Amino acid sequence: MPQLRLPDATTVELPQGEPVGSALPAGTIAARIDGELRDLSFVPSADAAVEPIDVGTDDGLHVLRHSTAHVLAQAVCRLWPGTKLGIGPTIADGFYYDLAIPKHVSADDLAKIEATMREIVAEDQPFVREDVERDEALRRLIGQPFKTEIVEGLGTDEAAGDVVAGAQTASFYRNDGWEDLCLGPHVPSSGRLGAFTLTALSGAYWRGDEKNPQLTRIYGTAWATQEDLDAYLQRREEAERRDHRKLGADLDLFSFPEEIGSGLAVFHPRGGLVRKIMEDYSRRRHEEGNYEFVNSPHISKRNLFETSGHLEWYAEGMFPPMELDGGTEYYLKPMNCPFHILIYRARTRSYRELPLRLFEFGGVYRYEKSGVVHGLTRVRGMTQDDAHIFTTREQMGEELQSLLTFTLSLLRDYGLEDFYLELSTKPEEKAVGSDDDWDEATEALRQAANAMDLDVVMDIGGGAFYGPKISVQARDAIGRTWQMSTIQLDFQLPNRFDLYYAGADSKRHRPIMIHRALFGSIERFFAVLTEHYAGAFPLWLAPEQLRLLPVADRNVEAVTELARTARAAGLRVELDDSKRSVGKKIRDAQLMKSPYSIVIGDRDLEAGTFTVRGRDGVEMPGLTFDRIVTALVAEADERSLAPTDFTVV
RNA sequence: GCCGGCGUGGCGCAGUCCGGUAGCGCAACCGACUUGUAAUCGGUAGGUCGUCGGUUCGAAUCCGACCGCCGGCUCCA
Repeated sequence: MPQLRLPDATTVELPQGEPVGSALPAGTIAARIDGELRDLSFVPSADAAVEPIDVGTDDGLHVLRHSTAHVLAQAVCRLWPGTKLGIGPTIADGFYYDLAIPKHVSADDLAKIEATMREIVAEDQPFVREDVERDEALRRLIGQPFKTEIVEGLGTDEAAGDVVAGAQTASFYRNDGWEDLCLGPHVPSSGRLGAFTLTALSGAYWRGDEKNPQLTRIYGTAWATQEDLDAYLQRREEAERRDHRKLGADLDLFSFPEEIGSGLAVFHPRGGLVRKIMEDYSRRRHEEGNYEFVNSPHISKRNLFETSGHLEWYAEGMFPPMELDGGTEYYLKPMNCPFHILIYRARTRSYRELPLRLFEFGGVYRYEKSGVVHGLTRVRGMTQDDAHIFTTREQMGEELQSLLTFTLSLLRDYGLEDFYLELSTKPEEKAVGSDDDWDEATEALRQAANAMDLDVVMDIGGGAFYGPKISVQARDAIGRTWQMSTIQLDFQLPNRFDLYYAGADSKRHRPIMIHRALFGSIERFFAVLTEHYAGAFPLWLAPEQLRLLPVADRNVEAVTELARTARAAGLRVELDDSKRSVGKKIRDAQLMKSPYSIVIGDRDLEAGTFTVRGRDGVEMPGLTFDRIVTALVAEADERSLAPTDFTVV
């Protein structure tokens, strides 16, 4: 069993395996001390319980990636002396380092940088840690403006990057004459990095502020073993294969004609059909949930958005106004809430009507900055499945809980199964309303969230200006998380619009408003489902459910009759009567991800039984057409996620 | 908006570095074949090379601006 000598000469036995710090050539090792991740060179006494970090754990990977980031920065400095260092933290699957490089670095340079990194790995340079006082740190950092700024923030709340708030000393890591301000910990030497590769290059503002200079950010990924790295790269390929923008074109679902403008989509017949099915089912569920259906226009006079506060807070996110002859300004609506509020206010409301739930597939327009539009997930024109619920304070808690239950039930019907909740609290600067209101609203949301038996994570300061919110996060088929529904509690807009209802005491009371969108936007939800299913929509959502492929021209008439039968049963059927080979027709059906296809020739028509081919390529012979139709109708009606198994039907 | 990359028929690409007036595959259309579970063969048509301007005898190619797309940053009511 390997042993480790601590600075005070105590000997610690190490566990089996190959932890990051299983050897200690130069006094630094990543270790967990009494549960906290630290450097062994700082162990104050032998009393502390020491547990070396294993690269198989999150902490171990963190250490590994951070050390790889250091080697990256060292390599860039070696290639281009005069490089100024920013920060180099770890991220979900790897790391990055922000650098001001005295050369225009392009993607071609990544290979060169990586080669230099491998040189440094081969040199197996020990990482040596040193703690110094603030003045000494500043002296060492002459010529490094960004690191200097970090040290100047020592001991203040402004601490950033590699420095902990409140610290009075700075730590450096040195190897082979190159050193960097860094909190650590690190692997013992540069030869102990795992499998890594550089992945991307981009610009990033110093400290994330667009007023600051922009640095070059180099991204990489690092893993304990080559197998892990390969698996990660494969996951990335899989995500690329599922990209809804590619599938949208390949499957003829939607497009973004340049003539219309950035972030403005058109849905083609097949995409439009999927969308219609999504909407129809949502409508049905909302009807059952006692929502009232309303409609509102896409534009409004300026005054409405002044009252609502949107112009005050989000003018830069709205399309510029259209000015009419009389000087009146009209805006495209960025939200539906003010319209629903006016519907509420159209007459005096009684407590007997509450909760009043107003629902609309509302088209909204937001002027997203040019660099942020992205496929269907971030657009400038979208349709929200938006509802505003007006309740009394007393009803609020119960309504929130049943709303969350409704939300999760609906999302599950679309095939999403793995959720957690995020609770967003009052934003520090952009907020209206009293602290008491915020506290009460946040508490009501917290209670509803906690009743759901799901993980709840806090998002401090992430709420809207008028109230806190819960968002439902869903994990898709390959484990990525997407923000789906948002539920926002609002005490402010009822005040701004002077809403009230007549209570049982025949006095006026102020209602509470709940804003909620379950899909978020239909466009975005469409994108998420497309990626979740990799374009292979379950039968109930598929634009085409069954494709019939006649073998020869003389079969077309009989197959047309079969198609009529299947359509009469409610199935969406395509008939490929093109004059192409059977192999080609099958290939086409497969590429369009048609759930089921049937090749139909003389043999089948004479026998009266058919072979169904699933989009997974599995064939199921000897079935009557009636049986196939009945099974598919059942699969679609159940919104089944699993394809029909004809052997057990 | 910022940094970097990119824009050639519906789609995927070559040609751009070293200016000399566009080429391939798939798709489409026409014809032959009448086909049995992932691509039959032959032919035809389709592009003012994102847009505008500049340099030049001559621009897809060089320069500038704008539009759009991609990867990030910032933002996301």
